[in-house]
Amino acid sequence: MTKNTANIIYSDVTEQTSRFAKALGHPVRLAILKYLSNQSCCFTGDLVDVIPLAQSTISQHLKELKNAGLIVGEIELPKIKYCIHQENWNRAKRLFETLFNEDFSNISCC
Amino acid sequence: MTKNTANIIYSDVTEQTSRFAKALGHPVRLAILKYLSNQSCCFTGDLVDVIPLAQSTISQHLKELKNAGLIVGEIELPKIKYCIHQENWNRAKRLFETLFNEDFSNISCC
DNA sequence: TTAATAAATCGTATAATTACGATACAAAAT
DNA sequence: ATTTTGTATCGTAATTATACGATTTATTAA
Repeated sequence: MTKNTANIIYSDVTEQTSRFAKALGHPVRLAILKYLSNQSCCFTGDLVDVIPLAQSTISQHLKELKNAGLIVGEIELPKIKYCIHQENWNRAKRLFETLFNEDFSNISCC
Repeated sequence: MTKNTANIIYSDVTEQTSRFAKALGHPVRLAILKYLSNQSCCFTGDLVDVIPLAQSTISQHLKELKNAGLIVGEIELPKIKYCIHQENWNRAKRLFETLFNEDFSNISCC
């Protein structure tokens, strides 16, 4: 029953969905996105006041959201303005819609 | 600028959304859910044939999906039948709808 | 020029995740 | 009674994530 770690290839949809989901998989990052959505953009400085974590930790979470493509940082010195990445956000929205519309409600055995 | 690790309290919605997102944040788990959705329920045995990972690894992923509440395992000896947890799946669906309907498209600065 | 501010990055510690093989266990088949 | 089958769990290794304080960098304000 030995199975290789074989670099499994997933569909782009699966890859991308899981990448987004992973980025959304931490309450601090959801809080950041929520905060961003309530501002018409915001600065990381604000986040440090709002979220009781070290600045470096928040910066790290911002980086992950950036890497996942969910936010972008525009330099607007002396601050960096973080915004939702509209296009990718909409993409994520569609991907999750697709995921949840694989309607499971017709499953009979449960 | 010292911040405590202070056990931050998040809203139930944030907690629950991040928990679901985390569970969805791995391609294998998405593949499992997809496979489950295409059967009218399935057995872990099938999954081992379909996904090139060790049985123990798949079992571990099933456990995480179970812990997140996204699937349930019904004993139907000699196998265990895994199914989507309808109620929680719908809950997840609603939570992600809520998340993505915090409409960010009115943000002007990006 | 110097100090202050915003943010990133570095180094590090700890914890969680992912994967494996081996083992255990319960029920079914032989 | 023994073997087979499906599944979980254990032990372990490697990787990734989370968090911190300290440092660095760039720019603005004094």
